[in-house]
Amino acid sequence: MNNKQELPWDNPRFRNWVAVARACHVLERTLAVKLAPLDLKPAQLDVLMNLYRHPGMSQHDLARKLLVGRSNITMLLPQLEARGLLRREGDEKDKRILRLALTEAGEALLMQALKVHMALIEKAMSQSTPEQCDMIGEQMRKIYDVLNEA
Amino acid sequence: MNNKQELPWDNPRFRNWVAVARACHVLERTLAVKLAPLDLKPAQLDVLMNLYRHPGMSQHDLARKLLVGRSNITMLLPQLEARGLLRREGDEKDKRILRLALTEAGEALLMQALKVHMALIEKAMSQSTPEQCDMIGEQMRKIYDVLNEA
DNA sequence: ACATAATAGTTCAAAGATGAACAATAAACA
DNA sequence: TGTTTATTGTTCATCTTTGAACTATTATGT
Repeated sequence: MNNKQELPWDNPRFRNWVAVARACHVLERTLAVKLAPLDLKPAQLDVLMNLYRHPGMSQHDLARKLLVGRSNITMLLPQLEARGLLRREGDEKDKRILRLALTEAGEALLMQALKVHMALIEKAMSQSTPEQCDMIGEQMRKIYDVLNEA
Repeated sequence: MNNKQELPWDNPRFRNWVAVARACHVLERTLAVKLAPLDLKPAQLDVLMNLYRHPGMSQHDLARKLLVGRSNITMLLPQLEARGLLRREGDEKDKRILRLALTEAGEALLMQALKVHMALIEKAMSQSTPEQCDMIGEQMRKIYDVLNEA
């Protein structure tokens, strides 16, 4: 009998997940480099993307979407607001809430950044067939759900 | 004709990659919580894992494996060394290089942490068939290669 | 051999992220 | 209504991560 537990590296699930994490990491780093000319960081792009898709969302909602603390949002937004990329307006009914929305400039910059992001993802995912790609997305959404509930 | 570019959210590759990134993010956060009782952070676990698999590697090699800067390693190692989890010994032939290796205590703690890590990955990946899981790993390794060369 | 390049690791200042404590506001409920 | 509890956003101290500049050492090229 073995007095050592089975090593994770012998486990396909482990090895394959490590590959996922590494791919994510390297894509994020590459994105940071490619976004530098726009003076935008990945975290800031995430903000702009979410505000484009969900205009009027609160900082709390944004933090939850980005899987990040509220204080992080508080630190992140003033930079973007000062650059005129987004607006923060107090909610009429609930004075605690600040409603967020992109400005024209913010939307314009987002479109530029999305070209960069899109090109990078195309480059990365172009090696998978559409079926493989969809399957990957499907599995990943399951993982997200399972880890976020329990 | 459209005066707007095709929106990335209409593109399956984009949406599916976003799912990958989100799954990675939430798994990393969950791992951080589960490792807390061992007083270990994900980044530190990465160090221990790499030293276990590649004993004698240099700090430079470790930084490249982890996709982080060399200075990050310099800041990270003394904590682990002070806890008696690893050793740093100067290379005989090349006096610039420090060779890294786990101690017994480091290996013991790694084994505990791996149980936690493994359980989390099992939970996440258990929803995929072995074939799906292998395919995901395969595609992710391709992505890593493509982004790291060019 | 000698000058120049490259490499390994460190230092340091700046930027980012985190969580606990806090103020203002709203909701729940007695 | 009045009191308690929850929620939103901010502040602040702390920890991480990063990249540029630096030292020491080795490699390269003439």
